[in-house]
Amino acid sequence: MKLPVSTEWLLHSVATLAQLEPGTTASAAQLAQYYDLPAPYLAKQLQALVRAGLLSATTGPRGGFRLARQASAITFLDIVEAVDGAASPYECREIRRQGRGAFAPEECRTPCLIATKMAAAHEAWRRSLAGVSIADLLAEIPPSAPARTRSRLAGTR
Amino acid sequence: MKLPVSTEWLLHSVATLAQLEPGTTASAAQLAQYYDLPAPYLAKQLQALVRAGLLSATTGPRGGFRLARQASAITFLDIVEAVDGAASPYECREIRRQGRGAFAPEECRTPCLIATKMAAAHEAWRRSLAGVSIADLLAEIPPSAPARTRSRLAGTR
DNA sequence: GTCACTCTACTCGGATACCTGGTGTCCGAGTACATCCGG
DNA sequence: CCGGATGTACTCGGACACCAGGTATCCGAGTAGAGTGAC
Repeated sequence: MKLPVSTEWLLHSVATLAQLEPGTTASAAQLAQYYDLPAPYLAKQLQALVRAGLLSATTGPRGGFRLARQASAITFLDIVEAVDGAASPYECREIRRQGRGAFAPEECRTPCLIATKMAAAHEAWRRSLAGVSIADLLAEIPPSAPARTRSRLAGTR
Repeated sequence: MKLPVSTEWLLHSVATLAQLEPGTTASAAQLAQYYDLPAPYLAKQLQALVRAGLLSATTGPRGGFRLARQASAITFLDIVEAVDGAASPYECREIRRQGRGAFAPEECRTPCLIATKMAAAHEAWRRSLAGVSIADLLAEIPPSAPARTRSRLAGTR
């Protein structure tokens, strides 16, 4: 069970974008240099966040990415599920209905107990991630950080 | 983020083994036929549970697998981490220290905030799984089920 | 009848190929800005 | 000096190879039990 490495990149990138002044953008190349990441692949993954409606992208000079909604309305769960999908890591294939020990259809009215327990754990995980927004994250960093971030981002432009 | 398919097999297999009468065993071939699974691969995965100390295996005729400890002392988390490892799905590679926006070592005294949030979610997931034992699972099935399971398992022997 | 030995058949255990999905890269389409020219 | 058209450079967006890890399989080592023969 592994999340893509790009999950870390995107969480940090979104946190960085949230520190921009409203109306400004940062390009994929800027973000890539800021974290020393492969620019093309980062760009590809940022597109996933655009498709999910978390970011909006503008092309052309001075273009780039910016948050599509307020930082308080973007949770960790939104980002993780945008890049990795919302499927549960545990997939019940109903093996209880197969083989010599197969249960009859009428015995499977209630969902598989094991799948239920695994789903509960996944839900606990999702709830924990949904409880943290990007705004919550920014509230925990020093007040001087955003200015520094903007300054270092602009270095390349 | 996907758990191996064999996770489902092993959870069901352990639940099945827990329904055996004390002192008896079930072979990998029996379990494979019981659920219509590829026997060699199931055997390989059962070994992972043996290495983790959850099952004990005996070779030779009438050999097979049995629980290495009481069903109440085997949790879902034990099984999942035995087959998939205990590592968190989110791996912090400290990208905050790289690139143009790199933080100095003395600024990284506190752990990465993002990694902290992700670790909390993983801990919530682990706690949920650790709260369910195989004994808890068996307490929710009909009292007649174990006899039926033993009967159908023995069919091949 | 009892004991020891042998033999068999069955079990686990680890080493070996295959294939899906994340990783990494590239080039093309589109657009906002700056420039240049004419009025 | 001002307006418009043009060109340019920069941006995102999607399509194409590469490689690790789970999936699937096989054969070999070891052992418990049954059978057999001698005493």
